[in-house]
Amino acid sequence: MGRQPCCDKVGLKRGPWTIEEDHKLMNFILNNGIHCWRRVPKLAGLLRCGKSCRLRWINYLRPDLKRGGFTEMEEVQIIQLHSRLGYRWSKIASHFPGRTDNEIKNHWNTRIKKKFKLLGLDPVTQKPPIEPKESTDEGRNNTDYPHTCISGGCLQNVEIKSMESDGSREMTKTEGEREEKKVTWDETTELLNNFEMLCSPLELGSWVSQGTNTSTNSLCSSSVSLDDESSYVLENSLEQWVDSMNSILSWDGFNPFDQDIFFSENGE
DNA sequence: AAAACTTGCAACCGCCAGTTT
DNA sequence: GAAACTGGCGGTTGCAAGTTT
Repeated sequence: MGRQPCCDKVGLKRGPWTIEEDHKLMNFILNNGIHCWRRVPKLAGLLRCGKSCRLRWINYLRPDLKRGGFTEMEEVQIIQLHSRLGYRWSKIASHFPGRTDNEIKNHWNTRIKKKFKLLGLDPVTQKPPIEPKESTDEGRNNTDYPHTCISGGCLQNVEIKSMESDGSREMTKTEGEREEKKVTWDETTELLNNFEMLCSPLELGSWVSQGTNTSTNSLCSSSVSLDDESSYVLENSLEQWVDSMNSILSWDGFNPFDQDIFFSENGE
């Protein structure tokens, strides 16, 4: 009945991947492609579970990964998409060729969220956190953040439960409910305008430093379409990958990828 | 120079929807 | 139709590297 389990976790290796493991996994996938993750570790000679192999491939080894930090434009797009899609990182990542959902999620949690916090904004609602009436100390209400009183009611109709509520799973469920309440394009653009206005005077590094002509105009032009750079990355991803991997994975005894092998056998 | 603290990211965990038997 | 499995997703964690004290 049913199928065999993905893996019994007995005797499987965990933790950071070694160069040798990367080597094995890449060689296997390059030569055989991906048909069934459950069988990959066994066939590739790895003491990992299929899930782990899949994750390693998707987040680190796959050819079309775009390495390096996020550009300002990408960051603005992430915020914009997050306001529309919520915490559906894979959906957000699908708008960024070469970026993984994990990468975007990490970037959100470590950078963007922090920036919102610095501005005294709730990362989820992008509005000042609503505090109980009793807590008059600091006087944190909307009037203290004139720029964030988004006129026209941006996010006004969006009932979003506070991120601070403990129980991440509960939060996940509210995401599903939230997704029906979409923020309109104009609202999002307005939100970004306000956000930039807040960022500029605070001199938060180079973030959103391109001025108002950056986000508003370019973002309105199309719905998060690929910019020239992204298209270029997509087209040349394989070549770039080969180059980048050559430099990254330069361990002894490992022959850098033969491009012919990859392009011919992987069918990409 | 060393300890304490912070940050960033890779990897794991558990859940879920869809698929297979 | 039910049970079991797979692949994928999002949240969380552990740890190395960097920074501050």
